[in-house]
Amino acid sequence: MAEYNFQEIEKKWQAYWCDQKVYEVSNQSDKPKYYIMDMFPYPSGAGLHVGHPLGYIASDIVARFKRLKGYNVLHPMGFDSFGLPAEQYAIQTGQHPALTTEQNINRYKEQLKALGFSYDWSREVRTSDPKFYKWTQWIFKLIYNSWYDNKQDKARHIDDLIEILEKEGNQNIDAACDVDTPIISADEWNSYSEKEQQLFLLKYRLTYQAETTVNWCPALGTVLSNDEVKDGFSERGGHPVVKKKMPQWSMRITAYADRLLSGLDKIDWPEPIKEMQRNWIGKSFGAEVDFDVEGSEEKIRVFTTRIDTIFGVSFMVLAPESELAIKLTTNDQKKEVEAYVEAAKNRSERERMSDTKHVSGVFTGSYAIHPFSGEKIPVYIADYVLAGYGTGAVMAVPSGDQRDFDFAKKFDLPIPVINDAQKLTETEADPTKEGKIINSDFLNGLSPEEAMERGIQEVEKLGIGVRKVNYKLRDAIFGRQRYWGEPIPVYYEDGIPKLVPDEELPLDLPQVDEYLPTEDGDPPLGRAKDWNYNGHPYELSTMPGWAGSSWYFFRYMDTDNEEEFCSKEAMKYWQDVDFYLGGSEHATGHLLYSRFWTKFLYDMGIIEVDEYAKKLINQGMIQGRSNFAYRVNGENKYVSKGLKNQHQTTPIHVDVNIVKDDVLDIEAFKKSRPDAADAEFILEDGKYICGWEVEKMSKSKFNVVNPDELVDKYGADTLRMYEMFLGPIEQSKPWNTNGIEGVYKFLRKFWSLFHNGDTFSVTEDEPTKDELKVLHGTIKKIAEDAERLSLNTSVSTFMIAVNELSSLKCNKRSILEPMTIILSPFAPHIAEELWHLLGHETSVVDASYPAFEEKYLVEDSIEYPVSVNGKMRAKISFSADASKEEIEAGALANETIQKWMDGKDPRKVIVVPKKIVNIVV
RNA sequence: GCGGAUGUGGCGAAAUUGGUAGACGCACUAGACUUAGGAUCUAGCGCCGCGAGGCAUGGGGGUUCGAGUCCCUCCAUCCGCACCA
Repeated sequence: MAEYNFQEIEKKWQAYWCDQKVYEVSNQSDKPKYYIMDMFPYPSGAGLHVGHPLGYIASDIVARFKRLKGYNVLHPMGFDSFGLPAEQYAIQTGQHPALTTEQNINRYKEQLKALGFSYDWSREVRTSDPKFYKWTQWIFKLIYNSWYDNKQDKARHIDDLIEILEKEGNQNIDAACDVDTPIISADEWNSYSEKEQQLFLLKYRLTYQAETTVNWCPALGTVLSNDEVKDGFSERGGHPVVKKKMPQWSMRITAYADRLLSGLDKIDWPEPIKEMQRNWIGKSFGAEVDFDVEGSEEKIRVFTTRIDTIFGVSFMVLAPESELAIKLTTNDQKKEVEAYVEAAKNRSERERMSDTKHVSGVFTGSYAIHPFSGEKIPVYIADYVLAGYGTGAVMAVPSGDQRDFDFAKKFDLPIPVINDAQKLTETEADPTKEGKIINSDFLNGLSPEEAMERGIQEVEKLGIGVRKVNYKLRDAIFGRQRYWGEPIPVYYEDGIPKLVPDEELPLDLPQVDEYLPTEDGDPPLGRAKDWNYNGHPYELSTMPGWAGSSWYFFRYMDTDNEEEFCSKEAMKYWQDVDFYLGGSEHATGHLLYSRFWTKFLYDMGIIEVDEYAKKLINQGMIQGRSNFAYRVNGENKYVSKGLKNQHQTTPIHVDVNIVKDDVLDIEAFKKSRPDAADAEFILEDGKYICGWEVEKMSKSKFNVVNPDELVDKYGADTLRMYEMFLGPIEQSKPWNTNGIEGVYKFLRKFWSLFHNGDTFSVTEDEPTKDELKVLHGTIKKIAEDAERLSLNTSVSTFMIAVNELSSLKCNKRSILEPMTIILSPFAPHIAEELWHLLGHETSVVDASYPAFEEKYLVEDSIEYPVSVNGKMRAKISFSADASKEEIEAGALANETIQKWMDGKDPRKVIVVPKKIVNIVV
């Protein structure tokens, strides 16, 4: 075999790796561990497109490098196989989602295997596999049986809480619980019926059932989480979403708000992701203050971060959804208020959003009493106040808050100035934290910061307020009215939820005749026959998509364990993920929930870490690059891009697979579009040039590029290297196949270094100095680049090296063998082939990484440190082959730097010799 | 509006701590070898200029002997959040 026959080579070694179980990894090893993982994909029906493997290739390269460096590498893959698309498809076709999911997974695996990834497939997980979701259900039970003790700042077993309740009630308990939890005594608790006790415990459980306002999507017949709703429409399918009150399973993620926030400081994740999580958690410090209402027993409780501005309050605002709003409405105002509340309820989120400029509100007719000045303050209702944040009520300070300001202007309310640095205009408030407080009684003369502290002390002293930390984060709704998800392991006895015992797990997803809600509006599981536990009905909703993905990374450590979700030994050895790679779109979804579950499992003493991924990298998204042909309006004529301005044209999407380097294959185009069969083509330079635009990669835009075709045409090794060559891994960019030839050429050139004509031939000669220099330089640079994940420059480095070795006509084993090893992470198939041709019996994967063997460490530059004025230091580096004259010139540079320190510019004094690589000061 | 990121040839991009800007690849041009080439090899390729030389890293300003890199400001594009009190 003389030609680089990638098809034969790739097929051969993929089979070998599989047969020899080369990538299977043991939980017992003397080597240091390295756990590197990709975010597992949802296996969609469309198969992998060329954007998916970007991150997989990068992680595979790192995994292979770590193996070469002597690590025991865990590099698994699995499938996030529960999800809405399979269910939608099932609704349309009646085909069981398990079946389509299985087919899709098989297709995915085939595509992944064709790319030569070094996954340990024996550890594959699928979230929809009962053997897997058995443990998802088990974790659910664990969370249900827990409560969060704020004093110990950790989750504890619910039995501990029951014990405390029996002894002393809940007066000394500081726990994460429902806001309406009453204080009860031990006697009260002990006098409760079992049902009452269970209902009371639900207020503390970390999984609880409560009446919540949810995003209900009538078209999908299901509840969606906030992050599945975009602009009032479902993220998938784009159906309208409305607010609705329903009893729902929720998880008390808010209990962990603070730890989720502080944990960010100890993990090496991209700053934008951390920032997004911080914003999502939204911690703010302030105070809760109660305002009395004139002629009423009710109090208005507000949350404020700026209690220093309390004397600037000239009105109060309640959210339209707030119950207080109705209670405080006087008879005079009733009609108006009801109309406003009704209107606010019916406005979709989208309407409310597009309408941020209009200030609206209505007066309740009631007045609050200012706690310090005793003044009467009118109480309004307005939809700029959100029921779900803080207390659903604000003390309005128009001089310091733009929204309050706008409202005051509209309703002609006073705008008291309370800070001597405030500069108000006709249209703008000034929220300054500079200056001194004025017009504020006991706060006068203080800085805003001091006034905040003093204000809080004062309200606490009067017993009308309390220091308070507030979070934007809400509890996570956990139930979905869907079929294709994990059944929640709960049944109901007398209306009380009870857990399905461990030995009954997994609670398998039952068969149903249709995947739609029942006539009564129950979820699809309501159609299942005998869906009960000893006659007690099972829960009908299923778990959300994030359940399985919140812990799957632990399952890879001990995938087949049927006794435990992961053995202690496996956990102890693998600990956590060293390197996690995936898209940033999961910033406030999966990446937050999985941290939450990790912290919970840590509290339970089940795992050893409270953050599961030390380092995270986000790969960029690959967008589509659409091609266009320009049809002349009203004629059956297509005009090349450069000439289109001479005509009135309409751009038409052209399948990118019949375009090469933006030149259209006219014959293929005619075949693909019958209406263009007789069309005339106006060419430039004998070619038809297409225009292009960046769009989302999708079938409808004819811009989907499939990896299979490129693997067929160029081979997996070329595709792997080309995807890396495209640019930095984190960067989003449009896919562009132009240029893949360059990488293909490189691999052929590398191949031909080992061949003399048609025969494999390397010599055992000693390498020359030049050859060694190329090799060492390459090893050094590749090692550095791989370390900082600069894989695009790595590919360039290889290309330069091969060009140099090629012009040196180098065919020596001593050079080509280590080159093969360091190339193997990038292009494993060709490396494996050459490795065996070089006479090795075992896989190149087992080779040692030459950069760490001393014989390969050779200085390629010499550095001379220079001290100037006894203080500053300069370093002059020479390339290793610099001549004596050049070094002397460097000495001159040294001298000159000293002169420059007296104010002279070295560049003007000397000519820096070429062999001086660098002067660093 | 708030937060984050990015801006360098015809294109994808390099430049790791401030030190010869444009490595490497694509496309393009010329040449060689060929019956042929969608193979291979050699050379050229930021812009202006015949030239010496000048101008160039989104615009403007600053720090520095020296700025793609640091600071200020403005502009553009992308992403995330969106009335968060």
